[in-house]
Amino acid sequence: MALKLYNSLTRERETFQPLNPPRVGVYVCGPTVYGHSHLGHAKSYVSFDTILRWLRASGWDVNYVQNITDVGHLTDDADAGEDKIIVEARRRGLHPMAVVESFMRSYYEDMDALGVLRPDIAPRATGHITEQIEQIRVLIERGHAYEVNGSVYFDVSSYAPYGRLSGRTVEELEAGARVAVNEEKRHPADFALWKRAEAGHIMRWPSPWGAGFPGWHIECSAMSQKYLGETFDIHGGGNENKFPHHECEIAQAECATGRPFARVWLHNNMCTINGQKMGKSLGNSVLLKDVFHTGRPLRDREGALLLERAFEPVVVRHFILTSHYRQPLDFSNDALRAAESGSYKLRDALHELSRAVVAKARLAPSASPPALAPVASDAFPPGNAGARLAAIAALAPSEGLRATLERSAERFAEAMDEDFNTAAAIAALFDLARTATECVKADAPLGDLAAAELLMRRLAGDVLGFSWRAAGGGDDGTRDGLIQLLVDLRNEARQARNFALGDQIRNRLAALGVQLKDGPSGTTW
RNA sequence: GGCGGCGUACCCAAGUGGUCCAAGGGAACGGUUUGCAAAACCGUCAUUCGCGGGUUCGAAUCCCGCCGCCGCCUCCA
Repeated sequence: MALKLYNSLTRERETFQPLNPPRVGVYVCGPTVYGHSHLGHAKSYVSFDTILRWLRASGWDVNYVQNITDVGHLTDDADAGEDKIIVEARRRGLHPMAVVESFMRSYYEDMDALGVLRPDIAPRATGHITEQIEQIRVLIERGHAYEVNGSVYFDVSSYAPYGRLSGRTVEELEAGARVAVNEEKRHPADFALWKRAEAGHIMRWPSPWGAGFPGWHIECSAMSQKYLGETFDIHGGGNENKFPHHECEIAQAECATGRPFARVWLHNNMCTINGQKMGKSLGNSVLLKDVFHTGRPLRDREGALLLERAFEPVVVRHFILTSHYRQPLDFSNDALRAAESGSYKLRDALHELSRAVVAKARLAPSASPPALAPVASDAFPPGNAGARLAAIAALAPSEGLRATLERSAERFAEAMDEDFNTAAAIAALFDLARTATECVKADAPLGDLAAAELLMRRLAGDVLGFSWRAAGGGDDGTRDGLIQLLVDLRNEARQARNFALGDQIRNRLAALGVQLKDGPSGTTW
């Protein structure tokens, strides 16, 4: 079983084979930090995070680079308009770098909440001006770029494959150009590598062509190659950046080195809300901070309901992963509510399973559960996640359960290996949850429960990145003790048939977010 | 105008030639359990995959036409 992924560059599903196994280099276009992150960022980065997690679960030694764009991203096309960050800085009366700092922190805060793992290297464009200047210099030297009045443009005619990724030709671009042609450019499709800084432009650096700032595309070419090499395995990004951003990246990088750039391109699709494109200008942009924390209904400019209340980050993550990363995804209040129910079903199943394991282990402290023996990850060659997951399933002592767990692990791995089919993987996870609940109900032996728990945590937690706010029984001993006290009092009241008091305790705990469940073996929450 | 994609049950959403007369979740309904709930469990819920043709022994899956929706082509994850 090997990973197959859809390569946007070849438009085919290919078997993944790293350039220098077991090492895998991945670059994903990061955000331009001029505002808080919205649902679109969540879709993109949750998708790529899950892809990263799966590569790692497969045993690859992944080096993950994701940039922070903090200069050069203009409000219009690549060669006109203002820098987005400068615009925001002026609006807030701050230095551009202060804007960058605050939104960068905001971005990581939201991503952390979503369970998106931080990149191994998070290079900032402003920290790599030298590298960008150097690459531009090489491009001029090799005849792929030209300088005009202190700005440098890439000569599109010098790179024949330009347009391959996005399926366009230079002629088409010219014909369909809606942008006013910049007089400095030789060809309308040429794009800026370096822009002359006009007087008063705050973000400026010295260069061989005078004071200026880098174009938006050059940072990704320069930084990805700096940290991953001239040719590397995977480049990811949003669909909307195929053209011009990624097309330009390829042109710059390949012309500068004369060697192939990224071997595989992964593009995730965009999201809509209530069936409409989401955008600042449309007034229906939903910020993640609003989703996670809003205490009141969120409406768009016209007053239509976007969200009736807050949803915790894991619910957003769950919803995103129930569809495929290359499919568009439509957010809506109803969809999130449905995802929430489903997500909590998984959470509760895992929670019950963990409790059962703890309870069993307490009863038989001497019996060391075989399932807790770790599975050595270096026992498998890289590139086969299925074998690793199956090994966890194989820890179950009972033959019947072992077979069931192995089937779940296999289904999950097959799904993920098919171009990261998280929707099908989640389906397998739901089946595993059902198995887990059955084990708990059937009072299965400790080893079985522990194996099921280990597998479920691996799939739900490590691979899919689900982490619930109140998951795993809580680590706050005082809080749990107090709740248990109330539960005991309530059960005494119930035994005395004082249901009014019992219900009152239950209702007031529910109001505090603690839901009691009366089962045959006692009350849980 | 050019490029790309989508249309699967009440809703979300997998599946891209046979093992699919179609996963999984949500909602709904019936049942078990319960003091009542909640949760859990069992069952029901697309003879059908936008529409019409065609290819094939066989199609949701391939081809043609039509209808509808969306994205990109200017910044956007």
